[in-house]
Amino acid sequence: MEEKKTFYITTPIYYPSADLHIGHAYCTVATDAIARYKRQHGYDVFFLTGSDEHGQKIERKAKAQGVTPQQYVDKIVGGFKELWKLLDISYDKFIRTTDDYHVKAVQKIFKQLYDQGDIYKSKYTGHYCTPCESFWLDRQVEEAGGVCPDCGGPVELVEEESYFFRLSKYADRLIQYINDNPTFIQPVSRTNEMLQNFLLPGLEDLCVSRTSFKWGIPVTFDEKHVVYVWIDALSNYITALGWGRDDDSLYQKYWPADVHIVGKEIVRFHTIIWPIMLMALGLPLPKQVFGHGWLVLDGGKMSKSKGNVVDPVALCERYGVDAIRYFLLREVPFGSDGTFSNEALITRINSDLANDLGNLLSRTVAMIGKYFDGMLPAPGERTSEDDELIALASELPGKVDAQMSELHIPDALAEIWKLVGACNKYIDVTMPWTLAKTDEGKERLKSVLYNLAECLRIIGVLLKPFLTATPQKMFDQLGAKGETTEYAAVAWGGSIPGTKVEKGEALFPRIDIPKELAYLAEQTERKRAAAAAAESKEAEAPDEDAPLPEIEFEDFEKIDLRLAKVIACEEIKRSKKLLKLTVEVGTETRTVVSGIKKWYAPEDLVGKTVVLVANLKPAKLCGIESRGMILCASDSDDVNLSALTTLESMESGLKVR
RNA sequence: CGCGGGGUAGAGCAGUUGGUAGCUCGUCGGGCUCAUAACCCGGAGGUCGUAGGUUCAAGUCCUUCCCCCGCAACCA
Repeated sequence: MEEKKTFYITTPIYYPSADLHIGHAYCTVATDAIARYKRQHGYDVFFLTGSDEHGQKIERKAKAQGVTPQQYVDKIVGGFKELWKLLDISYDKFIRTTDDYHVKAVQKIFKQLYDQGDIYKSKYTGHYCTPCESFWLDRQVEEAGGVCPDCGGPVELVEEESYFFRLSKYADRLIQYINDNPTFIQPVSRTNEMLQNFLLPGLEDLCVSRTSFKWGIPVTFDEKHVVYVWIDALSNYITALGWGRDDDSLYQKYWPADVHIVGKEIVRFHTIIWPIMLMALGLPLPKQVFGHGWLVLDGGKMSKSKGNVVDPVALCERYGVDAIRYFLLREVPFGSDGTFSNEALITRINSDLANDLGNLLSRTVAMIGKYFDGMLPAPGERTSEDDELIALASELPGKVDAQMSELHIPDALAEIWKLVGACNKYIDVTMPWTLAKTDEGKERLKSVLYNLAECLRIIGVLLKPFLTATPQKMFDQLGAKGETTEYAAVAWGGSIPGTKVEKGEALFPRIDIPKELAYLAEQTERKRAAAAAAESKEAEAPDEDAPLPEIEFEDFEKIDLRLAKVIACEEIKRSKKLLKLTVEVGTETRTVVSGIKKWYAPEDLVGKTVVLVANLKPAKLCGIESRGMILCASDSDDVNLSALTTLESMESGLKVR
């Protein structure tokens, strides 16, 4: 027997710092549909998903909950698996980066790269923030304005050693690869983005270890260090297949991956860092990285306080798994974003699933029951109407293939729905209820109903990769069994006359939209209220509002606050936030950059007296050296902001104390 | 002038190499009664962001400007 073509497809490994939301579900359902589609077409598919479990954030979350990191991730990852089960995700393997084989393989990779000189140890000075227990690079602190990028507090200068990966060494080869393989990055528009933004300007070497936290894979030859996310997480795609182990048969069989499905936000890592890692290891690169768009929430970003977090579990419970799968697969266009709203969801379910497909099955099956006692009649002579319908049904598999070969899932579904629509129209044109009234008509009716049943069977077969329970429900009502429900029998004429057809429950009950929306609004309100209550109870005040620890007077004395008069001010064109101010401090003139473009036009500030932190270490912002910082009051959302000034007019240069 | 994407009917989107502006939902009207008050047909509704230009002809090519969204950079 001929060996099966293989197909290796992956989702990203998700980070268990919180439960998964609808966006993760979207990505995984899409990947699942492709995997099922390929299996249906005879490929030997390996479908990988998993979880990326290390890092500082997990360490902290676990600490906050008073459990070990392992206990913490075990719990959340359990939730991942439940969700995938609920959504009928047909993954072949679930990798956890805490799995022992993965840990060993990562260590092996790290060592190998180190031994061959692609990873080197380097020292640099950095900054440590004690409250955050975080280590920051020079650049990061500089960007944050000399304070901790996370909490905005002071940082200490420390010396830190770290391992670096020579990305730069392989940049040219990667550019070559991308140019030689125009379909490597999908959609192609992202290719340009990667080249223009990152590859062509030149790559910096990448920091691939950390000493600032422990929850990670230890570097075998230097125990202070743990492997940072890049090598730890990205390598999962080969370690899951057993790369570097005695038995690497899966790796031999499936690598290189046919496609990595990833969100557009991580295309960069998968098309730059990951390929370069593989090059350094001397391994083949994945054939394609597909960056899908996002499911954007209608009413702004999801947040607990708004009560609009979209929980896939709740949706599945209310509308059914296939309805949710269908919506996700149909609503987000290839390569760009789609919108999620309750209304869009319900409308989709009603019009496509209930009205078009469900009702088509219902009326077809009902008529076969009514006019032929539930026995599928044999077709007679074909009319031109029949020919048209049959042609459409016969061409459909090819059309679906054409779309799926480009991973255009929504378009593939749209093709299938064209046949659904054609069937509904066919009923209208042939008027079975009229045919049933005469003997002659009844002969004709046999063909009509057979053709409809046959279309529905084909639709069911083609729908199998996308909807997991619905096709079987259709087959049950149509009486289709065994081989006739397989893809091999997708060609016209597979339905067997004489089959017992039996009406069943509605495939997708129609939803009363106004009622449902009212119900959902109420739910949202309830969640919002609950979140608000929880928030006030927990007193889990945002960092910013939390009172800072007491300081000594001498600490305060370290800050040299001065009045400064703005004598000139201009926008920094290349920045969205920054204004460049020229201020007079007594006899001195200096340049200060401030991120207040959003609130002030340059002319608003000229002539005003503001409060300046005069002895703040200078920092470069957008290439301009800023000497000092203007004090402003603002609320936590930065909706309102006001620069500080004095009640009476005062000379510049005066000390503020 | 950082990179990229986008601005087309009330909403969400298509519009290939320039040649009478389409689809889905909604809306209005009609038809049908097999069906999940579903289905089918038709109408209304767009100066295709703006201002110019090329052309016999531009949503489609070129240029100006204005908005929106990602990414990058940055709220000292």
